[in-house]
Amino acid sequence: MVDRIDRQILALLQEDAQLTIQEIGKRINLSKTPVHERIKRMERDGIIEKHVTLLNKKKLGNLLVVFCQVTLAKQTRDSFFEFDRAIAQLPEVMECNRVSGTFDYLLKVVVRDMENYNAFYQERLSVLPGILHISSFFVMAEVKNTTVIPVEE
Amino acid sequence: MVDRIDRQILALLQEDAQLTIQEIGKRINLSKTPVHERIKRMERDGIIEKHVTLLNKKKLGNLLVVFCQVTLAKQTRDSFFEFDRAIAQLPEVMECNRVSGTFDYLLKVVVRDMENYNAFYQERLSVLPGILHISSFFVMAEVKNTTVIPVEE
DNA sequence: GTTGAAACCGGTTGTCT
DNA sequence: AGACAACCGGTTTCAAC
Repeated sequence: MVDRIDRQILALLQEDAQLTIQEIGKRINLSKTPVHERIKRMERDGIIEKHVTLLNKKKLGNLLVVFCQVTLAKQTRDSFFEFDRAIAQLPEVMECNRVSGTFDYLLKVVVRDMENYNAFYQERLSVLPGILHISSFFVMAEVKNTTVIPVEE
Repeated sequence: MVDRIDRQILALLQEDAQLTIQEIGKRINLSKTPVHERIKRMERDGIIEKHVTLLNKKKLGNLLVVFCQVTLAKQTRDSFFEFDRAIAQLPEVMECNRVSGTFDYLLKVVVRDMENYNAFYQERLSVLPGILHISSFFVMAEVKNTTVIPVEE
């Protein structure tokens, strides 16, 4: 589905989506045409999902990041479905994963400050249907945070 | 530092970095010039960090995502510093946050499959200096995963 | 902040190997 | 599948309002 050259292109684009096609070609020793074709093909196939702008949290006023472990009262299909649907609507929730282990969901939440977190917690999160328990872990330092999925060996 | 119009631009660019300046202008009722100026200013100020390409994990062969809770043997400044430096080198680690609570770090790890995770766990993670304990939680379903930081109220 | 114009550069397409 | 050339669209810069 993706060969070695595709992976090289993906590695570059994941770091910087603004690289020009010629620049990419220069780095992997290829002319514009095949680079262009490969990118278009991977966009059509959905391997390349989209191009986004990343912002600096610190410059936006040192936002508060919180991880929440959520346990539902019932581990049924409908219960999960309800929660999934509700959580997708909350802009403060940047990530939500259903996990194996001692709780059901792990959420990554971003808010402006503790006051906003309290409001989010009380008024938007804990009121969701089927929740039994929530544990919050506050991020003190962001050591690493990349969008780069390793594609090369 | 950023006004209402800046926030509108950031909201759009976070969703799609390929929007043309005129298209952005049309959506927020502004001409090319000021939109261009504001974006350039926010890039200079570092509010806009970079533009990246996001890939589809499923299309890359259904990668395995694992969250790891890591506890260090000693909670000293040097111990943290050593670990921070080491973890930044591992491409499998997409996120690493130092958190408050019953463990020190929460990691988000991406690997191809369980075999690769085992190798990563044994040969690359558990050998890091100062580690006392690691707990792994496997992601069964990615409910939500966005890079969009909420900037509008 | 708006409008309009001009230069430049990269994406895009077609053709050839 | 890759190289080359020509076209077109958007960015970028400028001037004037």
